[in-house]
Amino acid sequence: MAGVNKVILIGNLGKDPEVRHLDNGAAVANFSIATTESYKDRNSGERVDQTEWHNIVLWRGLAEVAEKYLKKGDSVYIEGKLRTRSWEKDGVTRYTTEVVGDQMTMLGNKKSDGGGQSSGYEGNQGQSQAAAPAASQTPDTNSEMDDLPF
Amino acid sequence: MAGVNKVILIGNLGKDPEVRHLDNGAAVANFSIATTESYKDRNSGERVDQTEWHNIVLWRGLAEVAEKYLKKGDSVYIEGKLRTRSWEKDGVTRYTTEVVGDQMTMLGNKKSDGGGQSSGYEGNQGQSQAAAPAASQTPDTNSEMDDLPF
Amino acid sequence: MAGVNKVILIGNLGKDPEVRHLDNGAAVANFSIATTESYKDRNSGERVDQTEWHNIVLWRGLAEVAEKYLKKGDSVYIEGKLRTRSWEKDGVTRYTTEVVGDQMTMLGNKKSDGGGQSSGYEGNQGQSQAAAPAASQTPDTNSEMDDLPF
Amino acid sequence: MAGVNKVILIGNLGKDPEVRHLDNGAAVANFSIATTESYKDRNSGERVDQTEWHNIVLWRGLAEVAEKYLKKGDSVYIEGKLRTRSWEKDGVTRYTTEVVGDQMTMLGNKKSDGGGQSSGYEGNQGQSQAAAPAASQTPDTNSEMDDLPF
DNA sequence: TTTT
DNA sequence: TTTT
Repeated sequence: MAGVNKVILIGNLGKDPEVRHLDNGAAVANFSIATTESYKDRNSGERVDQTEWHNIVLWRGLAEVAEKYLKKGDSVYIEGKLRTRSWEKDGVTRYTTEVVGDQMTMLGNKKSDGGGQSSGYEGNQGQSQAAAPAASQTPDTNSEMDDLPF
Repeated sequence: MAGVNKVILIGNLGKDPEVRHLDNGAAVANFSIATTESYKDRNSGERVDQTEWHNIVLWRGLAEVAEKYLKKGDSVYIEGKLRTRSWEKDGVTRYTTEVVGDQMTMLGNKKSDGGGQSSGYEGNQGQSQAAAPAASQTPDTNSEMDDLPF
Repeated sequence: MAGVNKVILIGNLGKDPEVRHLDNGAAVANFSIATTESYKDRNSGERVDQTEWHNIVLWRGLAEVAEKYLKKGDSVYIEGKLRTRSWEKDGVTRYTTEVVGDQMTMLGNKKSDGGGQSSGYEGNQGQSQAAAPAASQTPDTNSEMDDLPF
Repeated sequence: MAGVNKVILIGNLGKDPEVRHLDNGAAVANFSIATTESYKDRNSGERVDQTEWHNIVLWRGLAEVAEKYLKKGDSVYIEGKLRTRSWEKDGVTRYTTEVVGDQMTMLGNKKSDGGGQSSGYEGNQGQSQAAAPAASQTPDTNSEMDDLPF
């Protein structure tokens, strides 16, 4: 069935990434980023900031890059897809929607002396290999993912 | 401040849209669309379809277009932003992530004799007005949204 | 370093794709698609259609899919990147900007009895393999591209 | 008919923007941004950077923001659409493809003390008004565009 | 929980 | 013409 499921975000990390390493060696990073939208309230005329939080999941190479280079407050570009998971708690089914990233570009942080893209990293774009081997999520580096649930 | 929150989906409606009309006249449409991703399982080598469901919210003109023209099974392009709402039920806080659409293009349905883009509709693109007045979500048609929560 | 170069198009083919097969076996497809934007002229109040043509280039598996399944008039979703080539003609340097596609989803044609996504094909999305082997542009199927200029 | 024409770029300005002010008061900014893709050459195994240049056009409020805040070397997020113009020179028809931006987010520059999003600006997102009046390109602020060719 |  |  023809389908497109794409998310593009630029936001700031609320905390440092949490990275787990699975038994098979695969790394998984979880963190949240905030995107803020500014608009003028139609009644008061005052400026309002509305912040949205997004749960990001990165696998393997991208998770390792996040572990090494991303920290609280950093600005990052994430491209990926939406995935909603369900889980039970106290007999109640709950749902969590996450963005599973397949591209990432670091956009710098406010404390660095150089700022901007000085700490830039970019995941695989299109059909090319990223320079950092660990950063690729293309199939040929994913032999370890066989027993992952997706 | 710097933030981007963008979602791009092409999928099929699971049911007809549910459209409510608020007291102030604004229409709100809710429906889900499925995006299906096909991949070959790395162990079995078999083809697997993974379907993801997305909750779509449309306001005003786009909601009215959805009410008139979209129905179960139709294929549609939706562009919008992620928004996570929280709500209480049985003393438990739950979260729902939705895609608030600001662009829509109908891509046809499999039963029409014409199919494809014959029933095409397109929301406002860039700075232009859509031909159908009801389909615009640009600010100048939104004076009725003053008391909406966003 | 930090860079993003992404194009997302939904449009109709102006002609059947032209597909060449290089000596090394790689296929290359070229075709144009039209995207039409409707807006109301601010002076006359009349509806105006503005059509934009985009030069699409597909390589290898996607080119073969295009050769087999795409034809004049078909609607297609293309995701890719911008690339501007320069070439000489009569001593004048000319430039052509193309969209090099890495994802494609067929959206049907208006003449098919089924229309819509019945003829759907989807390139590789994220880290998964497309079902049709020929349709993948992931690195592990690209050993033949070694002597291509990108 | 149904069409989508969307470009998303993150890159660095090659020079300061050139901004013209039309007789009717509308501002137009032109500048180029570079996006660089890194990949490992399949033969030599060496890392290669491929840079692509994109011609950006901004109108009205976004042009004024560019004039005030963007300069050579800055990193910027641009969202817009592709437009190809033709023009005559020495009896030869030439074509130029540009990205007409409708969203912009400044991502900082390497020399700022704060870097990152300190100089952040964001155009209108979705249906909200940007806080800076000059930054909006929504129709209700575009009465001056009546005699522009698009 | 971030950022401006 | 930028950036890392």
